[in-house]
Amino acid sequence: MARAGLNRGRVVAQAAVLADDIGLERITLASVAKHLGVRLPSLYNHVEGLEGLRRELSMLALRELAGQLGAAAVGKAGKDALRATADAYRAYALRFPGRYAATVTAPAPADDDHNEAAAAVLQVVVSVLHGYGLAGDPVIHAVRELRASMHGWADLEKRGAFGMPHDVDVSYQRLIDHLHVSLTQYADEPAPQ
Amino acid sequence: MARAGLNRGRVVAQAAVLADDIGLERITLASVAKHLGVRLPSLYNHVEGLEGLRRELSMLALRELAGQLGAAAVGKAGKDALRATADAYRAYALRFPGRYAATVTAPAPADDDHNEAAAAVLQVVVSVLHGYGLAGDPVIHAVRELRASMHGWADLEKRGAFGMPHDVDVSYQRLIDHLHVSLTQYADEPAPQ
DNA sequence: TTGCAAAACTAATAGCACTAGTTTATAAAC
DNA sequence: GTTTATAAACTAGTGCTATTAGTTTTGCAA
Repeated sequence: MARAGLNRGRVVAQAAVLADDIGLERITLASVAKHLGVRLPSLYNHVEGLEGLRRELSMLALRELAGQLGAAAVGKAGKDALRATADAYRAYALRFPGRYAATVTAPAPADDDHNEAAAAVLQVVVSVLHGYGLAGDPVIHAVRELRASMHGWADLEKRGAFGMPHDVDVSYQRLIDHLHVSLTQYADEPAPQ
Repeated sequence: MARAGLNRGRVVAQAAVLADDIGLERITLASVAKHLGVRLPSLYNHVEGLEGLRRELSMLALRELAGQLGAAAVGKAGKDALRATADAYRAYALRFPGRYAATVTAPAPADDDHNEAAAAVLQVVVSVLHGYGLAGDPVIHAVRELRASMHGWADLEKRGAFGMPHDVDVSYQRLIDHLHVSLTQYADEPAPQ
């Protein structure tokens, strides 16, 4: 048989397309192989089984997401930066639902590459918070609040959990406005007992 | 063979225990049957395959969650009600991670029973918002903001996405405090253009 | 006591992940 | 140009899963 010219990147890229199409949890090695015109066991030359493919896909998506967020935030500060990154985050989740789902799986503690990819996303958010004058402990709390709000929104909207679709943009804008208010208050307010 | 005395409730209850134990996406009809001391095909007398079991599990969890939230909110109003329901929501997700995951799958539009179970949860949240004097359109936006924040937090914490565990309670308290501020502002503020 | 419906079963099919072992193509070394 | 080593593909086979079809058994009601 002629070689298919496969490599890890092509396998993961095909898996990403498929994940966005049919859902992250439904990708199988069999379907990826079929789309690549190759037999299933051939994939084991490039990824470490289904679990390895999922890990690779998670890293791909985290890097893509970090790139999108960084590009959106560059040259902006304060509320502008917040809105730009939040919009980019939501847009990525909606346009690439399978990849986005892959970004949420927590890396294994000892998996340096995976953790590095996750940290790249975090770094953009931290930069936005620095624009609010936040540093030290409040950054930790603020990051968690931001992540929770943005992820919760993205996950629910992606799943079609918001009944009427027409006002969703307005709702999201309000959420971001409220996050902006919260962030401006973080520096001043004392920690709750 | 003596009859196992199975019924839909026992099958779904076993699936719930298993989902909390090994994760919602990892439950199989085979493992449920094994724990019930029965052969796999016997389950088809009580649930409509794996998909049917997942649906039943989602309804069970939604009803449980609605009960927990309702019990937490009863007799309270305003910030007290918000904090009580938010704490109950978080506690349910952490104590029953598999069931909680099942609550998030959106019901099929034509699935009346499933939609009714989901509406019961929504109803508690709406009641809390009434305590803030919210009605009409702002309720829609506020519900979405609340759900996104609470679900995002629960989902991330459940996945172990928050690095250092010791300050998580404080972070959550701040998130709720900020939601309280947002909700009190909802009635006054005009919709963003 | 008899008969029926529900609840369990066995058997069989098809799809999946994964492993072992084999062939083949490519590219480097001679 | 030939040889050789390596990597990339393959076939074959195992064990798990969901699902369906058809069969036996049980318990209750007539």
